[in-house]
Amino acid sequence: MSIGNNARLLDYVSCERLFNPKLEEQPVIVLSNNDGCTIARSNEAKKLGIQMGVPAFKLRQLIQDHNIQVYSSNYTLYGDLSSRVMATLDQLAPAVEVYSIDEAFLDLSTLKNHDLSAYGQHLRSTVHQWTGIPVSIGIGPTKTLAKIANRLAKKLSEAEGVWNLTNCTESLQALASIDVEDVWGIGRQYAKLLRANGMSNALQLRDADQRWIKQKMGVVGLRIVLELGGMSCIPIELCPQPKKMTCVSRSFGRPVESLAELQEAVATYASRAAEKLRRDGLAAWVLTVFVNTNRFQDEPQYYNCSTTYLPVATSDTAELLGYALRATEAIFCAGYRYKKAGVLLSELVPAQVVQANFFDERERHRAQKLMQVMDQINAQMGAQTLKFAAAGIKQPWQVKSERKSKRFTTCWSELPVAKA
DNA sequence: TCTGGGGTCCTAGGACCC
DNA sequence: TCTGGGGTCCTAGGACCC
Repeated sequence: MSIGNNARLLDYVSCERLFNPKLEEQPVIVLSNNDGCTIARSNEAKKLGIQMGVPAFKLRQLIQDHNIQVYSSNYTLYGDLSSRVMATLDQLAPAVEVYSIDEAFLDLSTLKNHDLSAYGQHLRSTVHQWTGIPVSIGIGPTKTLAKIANRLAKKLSEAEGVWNLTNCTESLQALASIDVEDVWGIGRQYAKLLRANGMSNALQLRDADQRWIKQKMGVVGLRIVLELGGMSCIPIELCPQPKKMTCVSRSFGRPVESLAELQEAVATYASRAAEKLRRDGLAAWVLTVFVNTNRFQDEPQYYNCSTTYLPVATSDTAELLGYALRATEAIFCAGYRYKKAGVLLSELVPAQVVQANFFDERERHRAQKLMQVMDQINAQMGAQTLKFAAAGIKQPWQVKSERKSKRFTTCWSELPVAKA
């Protein structure tokens, strides 16, 4: 039996509170990029009825009335705290799959004879002591059940925070208490289908007719049902799979109408995408640029993309920039108010195995060295210290991020100050 | 005025092969 | 009545995740 132990490692509000204790017991929300939607809420904010994903502008009155503390998302901070928590788990647990910035699965199958609930408590208190981050832990015989246990754990009081679903008799009740759309893998469409067919909670889904599920929801649906029944179908993956594509895209802080500004933005995203490739030791064969207007506005709409197959797979910013700028020009259409653009790099391969094209005349070795130096400087002096002029200086289209906390743990000039 | 960003997996259908 | 059978590769689109 493999025991998945799913930990919701940090929520963004906890990260903000860690460096700003005044936020304890206050309603706090964290907004998505561009200060768009709500992506994290403190319990106090939930009690005020704030839903996940609600656009911030719809909350203005509520924010004012209840003095809700609002933060722009600070991924530099959250990412750093996340890696501290993951490092702690690595020391304490037999095997860890880092599932996302805020979740991990632990393989506890080697601890069969232990008291798993007590082990969970030990994990929790150690992580809290070492990193200051409160985590909730769900334990179950499959990943899907561990996720459900985690959801139940989150509702517990601060003092508890661990839910163990390995005991069969209790789990019936627990499963019946979980809405079907809250099961991992059941999104809006499947939830609608299931509810229309009389299945509204996790227990009913577990006991569904498997042939019907397979027919309507494919093998993905069948796996969910089996996992709910305790049969593990989604293994723990200890080595991260190599990425197949990488994408950098952003909504603009304000509409963009000129080709020059659009190209600045695309150049910025292409540079960032190239950095990601180099960080992962990858190179791309294919580059796609896309642009679109604001679908929420009642105005002329436009979407287009342009895909370039590169002569040789590359992670060289200068080279990718050239193709990206040309692609942008090709799809730019005057007279529209652009809201978003993005750069997608695909057909990724390990950089070392890239073979040069016989007719290729670029000086790849020199370009590589230049990129190394650039990455080093930006790592030491801060992102975008050194960048290509094509990315622009003032960047008036930049995303909004008006209420961001400081980079307390990753930037010397923004360290928290202790008062005597 | 104001509505996120970055991913993966699966399936169906078409083209093509012997 | 009955229209070959089996395979691969590619793509677009759908669904989901955090």
